[in-house]
Amino acid sequence: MNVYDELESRGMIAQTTNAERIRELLGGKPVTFYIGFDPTADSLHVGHFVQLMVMAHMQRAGHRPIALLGGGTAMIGDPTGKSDMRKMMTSETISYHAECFSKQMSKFIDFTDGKALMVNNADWLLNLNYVEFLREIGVHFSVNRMLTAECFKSRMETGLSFLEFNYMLMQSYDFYYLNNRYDCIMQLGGDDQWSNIIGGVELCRRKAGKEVYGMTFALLTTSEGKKMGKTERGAVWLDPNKTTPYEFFQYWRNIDDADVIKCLKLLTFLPLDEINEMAKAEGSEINAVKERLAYEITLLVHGKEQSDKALSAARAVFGAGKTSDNMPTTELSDLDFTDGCISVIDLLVKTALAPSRAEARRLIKQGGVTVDDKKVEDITDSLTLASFDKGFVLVRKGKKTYNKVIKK
RNA sequence: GGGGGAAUUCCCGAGCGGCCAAAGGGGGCAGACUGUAAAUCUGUUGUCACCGACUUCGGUGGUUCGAAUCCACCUUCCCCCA
Repeated sequence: MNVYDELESRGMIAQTTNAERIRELLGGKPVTFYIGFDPTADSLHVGHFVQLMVMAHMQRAGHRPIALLGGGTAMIGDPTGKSDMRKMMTSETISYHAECFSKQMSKFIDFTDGKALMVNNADWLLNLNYVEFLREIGVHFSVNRMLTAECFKSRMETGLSFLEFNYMLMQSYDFYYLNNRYDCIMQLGGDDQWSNIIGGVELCRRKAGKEVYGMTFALLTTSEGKKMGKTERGAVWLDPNKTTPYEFFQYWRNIDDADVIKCLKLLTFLPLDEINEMAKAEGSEINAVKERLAYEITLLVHGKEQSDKALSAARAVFGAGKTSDNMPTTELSDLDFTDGCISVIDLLVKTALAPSRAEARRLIKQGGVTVDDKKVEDITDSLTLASFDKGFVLVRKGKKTYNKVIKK
């Protein structure tokens, strides 16, 4: 099956410069394409995951991906979708981030034997000569056109610095450069990148007279159009040290009903037939589908062992049993006890279930705290050492947050 | 360069010199209802030794018995003119 059709039927494709031609190309000889990632943090997050899936699908179909790390463009900052200018990052941070990205990507894309390339645009952007660049590249861009581009619209009110205004030129130049150097003829990316991609496509046509292509993919948004992968504590990261496999699993397990099927299509390799079958689930049956989704994604990102663990931990907590080895655990020492007791408030703070004692008090008052399955009724309640005789005490906040406390 | 305006608790956004820990909304958290979902309703949302005390309203000083509210300077941002 043509990858184009595969991507299309999974609902991944958002826009293309020339659907027919692209489909034709992807059905033929290996094509070299690229996707850019700006290293703005020390880990990729789920928002990047769709792009990784696209790369993987394409590679499986025999095409050659170039993962472009935006070490150079990150120095500028993409204004797309940002209401404010980003903090400027030092080049040291950027290159550290780029390194983190590259490690994570290697888990999804096969970079051996030139089956995929990883490049960093810092290599060719940082040493550009300003006047020369303006004369060579800048001439091909119309400010009038750029100002009408979607990606700048949100900034027309709040202001857009000249620095960021240049982002589009940088990205366009990347495409031009990769086209010359690696015969890269296609740029893919999130749908928010459409304007930037078009910029590159046009640059290649005007400057080199070459026909190149662009294609964007559905952004990971909820049925209400909000960005997915954001939680109170920030993004959902692919780095297990930033978002534990269990948290990662739970994120998908708790996803909105309306988004499950879309996520299965976008974020797993499960065959469409199977997904369509699952789409028939109704009511509480959907829970099984969510569990599958969570399992599959965690499997891709963290591997089988971690995914199995997360699954069994989740089942243990929400099912019959009560504990699991994968539950967040806190160790107490004698110092935490006064006269052989520790108050529930202290316990909540100690386990980080509550950020402050005031918050802990509030939780108890509102009936949101359970210790060993018994609701804590009084804010002055405390536990004695004897409570730990069976090895641990299970503290629960609300319905879903647990912490296993053991006494050293 | 000239003129004008703004900076408030996670975000947006009110805030007569005392009654302001600071309206309202969003978001978060908890409770009820459920399917570890959504919607809805309720409560809560600075900290602590929590009937009381303490620290907050861009920064630094000042006026005052008393300041988020007045003054000065500084920083940042926005708007208009050039």
